[in-house]
Amino acid sequence: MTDRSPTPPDRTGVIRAATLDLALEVGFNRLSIEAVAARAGVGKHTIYRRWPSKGALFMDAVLSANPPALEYPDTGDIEADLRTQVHAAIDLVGKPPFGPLYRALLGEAQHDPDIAAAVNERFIGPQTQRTIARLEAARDQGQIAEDYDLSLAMDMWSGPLYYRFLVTQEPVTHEHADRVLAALLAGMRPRDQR
Amino acid sequence: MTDRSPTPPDRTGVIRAATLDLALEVGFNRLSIEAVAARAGVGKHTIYRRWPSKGALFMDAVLSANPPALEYPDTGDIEADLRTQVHAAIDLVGKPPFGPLYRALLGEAQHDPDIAAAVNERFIGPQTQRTIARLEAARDQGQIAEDYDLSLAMDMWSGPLYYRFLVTQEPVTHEHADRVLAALLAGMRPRDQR
DNA sequence: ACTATATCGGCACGGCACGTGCCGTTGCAT
DNA sequence: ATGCAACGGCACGTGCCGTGCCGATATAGT
Repeated sequence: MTDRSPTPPDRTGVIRAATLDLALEVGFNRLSIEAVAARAGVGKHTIYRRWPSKGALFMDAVLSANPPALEYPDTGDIEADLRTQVHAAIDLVGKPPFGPLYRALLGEAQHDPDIAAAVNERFIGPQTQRTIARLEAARDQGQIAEDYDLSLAMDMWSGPLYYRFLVTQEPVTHEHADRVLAALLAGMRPRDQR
Repeated sequence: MTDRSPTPPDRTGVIRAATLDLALEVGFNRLSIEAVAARAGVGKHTIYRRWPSKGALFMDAVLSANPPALEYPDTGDIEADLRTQVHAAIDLVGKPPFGPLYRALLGEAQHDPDIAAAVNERFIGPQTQRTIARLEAARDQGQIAEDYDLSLAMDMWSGPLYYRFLVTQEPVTHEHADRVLAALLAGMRPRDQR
């Protein structure tokens, strides 16, 4: 058995940390692999051996940053639970360090399909599944109409928030999310509850 | 009268065209001002004199491309009119040449606040105003509840489509937009019509 | 008609980051 | 003890950056 030593000098982690440091300091556009190598105290090969490009390195660094998981509570009240979760998400994404990093990551995803795919696989997809699972529970409890398409609901719930974040770049506030949520749920309840 | 010659060599236009050509060929990341200058048959100074950066040049080139204006008809049926307009928008943005250019532009807007501001001022803002104007007309005709916040409606209408376009990068189809529209309007109608 | 001024294409420059070699070293696995 | 893979450091050629200078051209003012 090739038992790996318990504390291998974790170059990968050091490089990821240096990448995020520098990205926050100078922005993605001015981020260079040379500077990352210097900051991390590492040869360039050690970076190129692990990631094929600056974009891939940055994507991996951001997605490995392990922000607090955006889980949903289940108190039995779908509106309250979605609100609780989205407030946490807004607090995370709306300010440094994660906010600007995540914005830059989604920006780069527009230029590189591989990055877009990775972001969806590693972050958006799991988050979508959690959301839909919570919506399904609400539907089973009769808080959402039986025939409502939950993947459509997902688009209509996340969409307006990302629209503000990425397109108009107005601040995404708790209040804004609350208003979107109220309007959305108004159209989702079973007919006899409207 | 400073009568300009009948055919002034329109460097600005030539440079914009070369920029879009090259951007479609190699993508924004590999676009270089040197290549644009060569393609346009122009000195680099002539570009730097007009635009401060590659991003600014690209932004201006895309936004000056004058796609067919995405106007709203007013047949008196808000759902039909929004559908007509969004189908045209989807056909425009969903495929080359405008689709990839617009995606790259919004990507770059995540790295450069100036570009984000310009996109909003020159494209998103006017489009928002047209949409809200059409929604106001519908509200005046009693098709939308009096107290519905139309700027919220704007976020909830554009958001899910941009979410697909920029985040999940699933294809934005007419059918998807139709379903969003139907769900959205279900929550917007005056109460006695629900 | 003559001249001043602005803009132009072309060329060259120093600087930076790219991505890839090579070299000598380190440290784990046999 | 030996083999081997990964390492840090260094150097290289390449591409593009943004700027300066040149001579040519065309317009505007006198």
